[in-house]
Amino acid sequence: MGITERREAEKEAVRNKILYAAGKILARDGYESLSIRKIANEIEYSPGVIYHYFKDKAEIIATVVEEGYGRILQKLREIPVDLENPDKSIENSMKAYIELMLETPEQFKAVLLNDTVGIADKVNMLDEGISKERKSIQSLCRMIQHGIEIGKIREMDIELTAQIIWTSTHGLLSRLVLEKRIPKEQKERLIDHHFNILLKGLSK
Amino acid sequence: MGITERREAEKEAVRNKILYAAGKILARDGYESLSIRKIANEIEYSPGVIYHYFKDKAEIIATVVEEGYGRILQKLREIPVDLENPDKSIENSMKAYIELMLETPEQFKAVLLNDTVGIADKVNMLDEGISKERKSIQSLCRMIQHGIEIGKIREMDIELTAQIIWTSTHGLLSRLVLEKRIPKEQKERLIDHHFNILLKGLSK
DNA sequence: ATTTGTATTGAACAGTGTTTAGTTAAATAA
DNA sequence: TTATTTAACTAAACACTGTTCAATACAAAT
Repeated sequence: MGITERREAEKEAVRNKILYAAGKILARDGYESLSIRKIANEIEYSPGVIYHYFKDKAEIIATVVEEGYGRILQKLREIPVDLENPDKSIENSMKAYIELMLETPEQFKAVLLNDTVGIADKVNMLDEGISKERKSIQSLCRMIQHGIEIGKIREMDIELTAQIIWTSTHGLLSRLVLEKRIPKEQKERLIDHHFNILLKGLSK
Repeated sequence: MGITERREAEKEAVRNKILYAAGKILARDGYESLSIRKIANEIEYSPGVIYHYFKDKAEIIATVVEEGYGRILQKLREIPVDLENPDKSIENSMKAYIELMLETPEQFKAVLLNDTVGIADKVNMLDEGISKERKSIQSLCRMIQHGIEIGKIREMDIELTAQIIWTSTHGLLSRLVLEKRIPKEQKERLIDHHFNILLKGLSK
């Protein structure tokens, strides 16, 4: 069974080459100028071959973004949770999320632009029964829960609250990513004020 | 001078036909499938003629969205302001904004998707010295200011606060527009909880 | 050595935004 | 009135795009 194994590894290798090239182009040239022919050129294959590995362009983007986004959410989960100050933990997590997303803005744009069909379907849907984003939301939920228990956060629907933290922070992030030429100082002021209002909104 | 006047009116008419067709296609077929040739076909002209009236496709989209967005912001400004309850006024305004945007989701997508270069440049930049969005932000600013004066809103940077209200609500809106198949009931719960947290965050 | 199966190619199809040479018609000047 | 200028418009072309598909090359199995 060594032969089919190797062949499968070769196939996997080409698949990864495609994904790597796509990610490279995405970061280098931007979302708008990512094309099948550019990927084919980059990996030195003919354009047609890509369709033996992926259904269509959307699937490639979805996979690339899923992986990159997955890594971000993974890092997010590695941030230590301060049980004494769940409010500060929420702020730290979401600030880290913002910073990680700002490191790969083209990826964030791809998340935003892709109709949420290809991507959010992949990101939100089950991965080992539960998606990575859901895991992050759940992590947020635990912080909120704990905050309520120790009386630092007022009683409210936990899941709903986590979603509002998520969406409102995404709104801020959109502005930071899409709107060019905001001075760095102003960006920081926006981020700080966002959490100022948000945490006050959660507090008792 | 009746001749040049008429010719200018004719030119304006064709220009408006292009914009009308673009808006129609945008609403009917969606942002992704809006093309120059489709516009040309709709108005029964050759594709090339469009470039006598607009620099490029982005300018058409920017103009269409600018007008539609302008109408929304206009309606927003017509909403009466309750001086007794500036917090309720903020909520009402932003809720109306959400509802108006959900009426023309493809337009909102175009705002989101267009890199903010073509559009936010147009929307944010001066229109009679000050942009429509800035006017809406200013209207928000006045509510916040009044809220602070009568002691219903805690003291904080007014402009910054208005921007956070705007961005966080935009984040919620993105989710409502892009994410399909959210039950109407869940949408309302999200909206209510968003303003629940936001207004608490503003309060003293 | 021949068959089988699959990875790969390159051309083709239908579409995109944009440019441009050439036509047409109308407004102005002689 | 005739000639000239100006502007609108067309059709074709260019350089792309995603996607499909018949033909091919090539490694593995018989």
